[in-house]
Formats: sequence, C-alpha cells, structure tokens
Amino acid sequence: MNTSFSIIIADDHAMFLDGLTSILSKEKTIHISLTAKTGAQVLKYLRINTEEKIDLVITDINMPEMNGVELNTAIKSEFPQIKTLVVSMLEDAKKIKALTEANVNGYISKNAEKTELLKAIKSILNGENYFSPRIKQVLMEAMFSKKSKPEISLSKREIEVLKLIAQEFTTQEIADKLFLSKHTIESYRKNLISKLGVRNLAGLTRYAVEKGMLE
Amino acid sequence: MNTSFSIIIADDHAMFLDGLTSILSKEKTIHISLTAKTGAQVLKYLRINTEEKIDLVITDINMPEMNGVELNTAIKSEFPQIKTLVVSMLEDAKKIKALTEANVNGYISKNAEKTELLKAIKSILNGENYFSPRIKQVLMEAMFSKKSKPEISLSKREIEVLKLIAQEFTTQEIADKLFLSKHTIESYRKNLISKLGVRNLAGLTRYAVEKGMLE
DNA sequence: TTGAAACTCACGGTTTTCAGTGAAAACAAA
DNA sequence: TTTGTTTTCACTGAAAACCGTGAGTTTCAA
Repeated sequence: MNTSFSIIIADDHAMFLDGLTSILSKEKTIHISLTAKTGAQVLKYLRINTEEKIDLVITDINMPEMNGVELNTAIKSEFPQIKTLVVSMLEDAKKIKALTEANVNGYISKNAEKTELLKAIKSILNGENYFSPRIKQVLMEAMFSKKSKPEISLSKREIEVLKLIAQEFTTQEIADKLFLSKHTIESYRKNLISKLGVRNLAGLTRYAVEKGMLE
Repeated sequence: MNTSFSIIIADDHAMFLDGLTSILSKEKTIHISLTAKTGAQVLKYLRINTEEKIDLVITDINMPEMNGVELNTAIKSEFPQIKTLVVSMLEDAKKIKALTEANVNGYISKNAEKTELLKAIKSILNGENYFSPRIKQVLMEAMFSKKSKPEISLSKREIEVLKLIAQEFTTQEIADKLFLSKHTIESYRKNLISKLGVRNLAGLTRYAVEKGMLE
C-alpha cells in the first residue's frame, strides 16, 4: 500500500505555485514530484518519467502554451489512472463545463481555504471527486439557464449579416459585399430583429457587441 | 535602526495569502504583523494598533468590501509613512494609473518570481518605488495612447441621449422622456455621429456599449 | 424521399434616420 | 466683458430602416 502520494503542481503564477508548494510540502503523505509553469511541461515530464507513479496533477486553467482544459484532456487520455484537480480563479461556467467533460476529478477556487484544498486533495486521492459548493452552484445555474432560455440560434448567414450591421454598413453595402439582393438583407435584418427580440439597429448592435461577435 | 520590518498582507485569495506568507516568513528581516482578506480589515487594524509601527502593506487590487485602490488612498491619507505594494493579476491600465495617482510605492504581477517579489519589497523598504517592467510598459502605453487620441469629451446631455439611443429608444421617445423637442434630439444624434466619427445608430450603440455606458 | 430549416428574392407603405444649414438662449471661463 | 461651450429648437430633402406579406430554391438530416 502507498503511504505517500506523488503529485505535480502546474500554475503560471510563480507566487501561487510557491504558496501551494509550501502548503503541501508540510503534508507528510504528499510528495511533490514536479512544479511546472505550463501544461506542456507537465505532459513532457509524464511522458519521460514513465517509471515514476504520479497520483495527482493540480493545475490552473489559464496557462501559456497548453491550458488546463487541454492538459486535462491529454492526461486523461494518455494516463487515465492519474487524478486531476483544478484550482482556478475563474468561475466561468463554460470552462467549468468543459473541464467536467474532460473528466477532471475536482475543482476548487483559488480563494478556497487551505483546509478545503487539503480536503479536496484527500477526497480525490481517495477515489472520490471533489467540487466546491460554489462551483457546483455555477454548474447548476449553467444547466438551468440553458433550459430556461430558448437558446437563440442564428444561422451562418444571419451571423454574417448581423456582424456587418453592427459594423455600421448599410443594407445596400452589405448586399454588395455578399453579392445578394438588397431585399435579402432586409429580410435578414427583419428576422434578426424579431428573433433577438430587439427593436432596431441599436438593439442588434448591442446584441452583437455583448456577445463578442465583433473582433 | 530597525533590524526587522513589520508588514501586512491583504488578499482575498486564501491560498495566495498562505503562499505569500510562507515565502515572506522565511525572511529574517521581515515580520508579518497581519494577514487580512479585505482592505477594511487592514484599515481597522491600523487604526486600532496605533502604537505598532507598520512599514509596508502588501495588497491585491480586487478584494471585497474595500478594494486595493480605495485601501491605498485611505492608507496614504491616514498613515502617509506606511509604504504600499500592490501584487495583482491585473494589468488594466486604468487601475494601474489610479494606483499611481494614489501614490502606491510599487506594483508587481502575481506571476512574478519570488526573487522579484523580494526585490520589490526591499526596494520599497529602502525608500525607492518599484514597478515591474511589464507594468511600466502598460503605463507608458496608456499615456501614449491618450496623447494620440484627441480625448473625445461628451456633455451631460449628449451622454444622456447616447445612452437612450443605445437602449433602442426612437428619437420621439427620447424627446418625450427628456421633455425636449424631437428636433433637439435629432441635433444631438447628428452631433454625436460626427463627434464620435461613426455613421449611424449601430456605430453610436457600439461606442456606448464598448465604453460601458450602459448598466 | 420527405420535411424542416436555411437561404434567397420581391414590393408597397410608413416611419425613422441622415445630412446640411441655421440660430437663439444660458452659462461658464478667461 | 467677450468668447466658447452647452443646450435648445427648426426645416428640408434624401436615404435608410421598419413592417407586413408572400414565395421560390437549396440543403441536410430523419
């Protein structure tokens, strides 16, 4: 039986990495095999040191080169026995969802207490998954809001036209750009207005900007 | 002469706080008087413990109750002899500028190395200010871009009208709301269009949304 | 292969916006 | 006190957007 667990910590914030290391190095049952600043470094290490048994990888989401989601997916496909815990600042529902789909074993916030961190690690090493209450809530809300909102879906053309409208092009100009009739663009504009529940160009533009469709 | 410096650390992220504490507690010349999760806690402590001499307060920008900028302003006005260092994730030019105007003594990023952290602390305790190269760059760029842009300034009424336009109200509706003539609103709209260098409602709306005028 | 969704086009009528031009009154700053 | 800014209002003609209604074609999944 294993009396000590080997873990890897990855985070691009040096101070946070130091902090986490210093907290965990006080735990007798935990051995820190590697601290890394990118997901790529972690993968490289795992691929080379095939004889060393790693139990857990603790990782941030936002890292250069390879982010947390990619790293998790890679680990779970190449080394399915290794557990993963994400410790992140973010509470972005999309990213959290992506992580659960990548079968991450736990997720806690960076402003969690030390005790919660240790609790999460112990749970995961014990074979359970651990998600902090706040994260569970975000996940629930994401599911819930998806059901409540009829999920307005726009077609390719609609998106194309909407973007151009928000970029201040007139109907005629958009028609010329897309080699379509002026009437066609008018139809799209009309449909967009009714689909998105807005009243005019201002509403369409606001929708586009707020959804980050322009860049 | 002082052989040991007393410092306070404030950050709402428990793990980061632990990390910073564990790094700094290894330094013989540094004594950690308090670790806090909010700016308000720090101020309270400073006001009560008037006999204890604090040399440096290390703080994040984003904290509940009282943020880094507010905390800095308060410290500098009530306890001008206390030095301050901001350690933050953000590189938002506006916030950084606000901090420099609050006379913060240093600013480094959370992904700075431990060595840079210690360097910054030592510089500041030595009477110098310390801003990491990256932060200096952001500040320079902010200054530079401000000079290049003629700084479009809108009057109260213009802002009022612009907001309503971006909220999908028609000219007539805005006129009614503000008890003005339809013609007046038309004048404002026209001026806004030429002032902001846009072509139509879409452009006005984009400007308003991107400047965060709606909320 | 069949039906739904997406894509395309058309037209007449109404409302709103856009562009140009002008100007009076109030107010603050120099 | 003069100058500049802000706020307010007016009119016209052209352009664009908005509204309703209808319909042919393509495309893709069930």
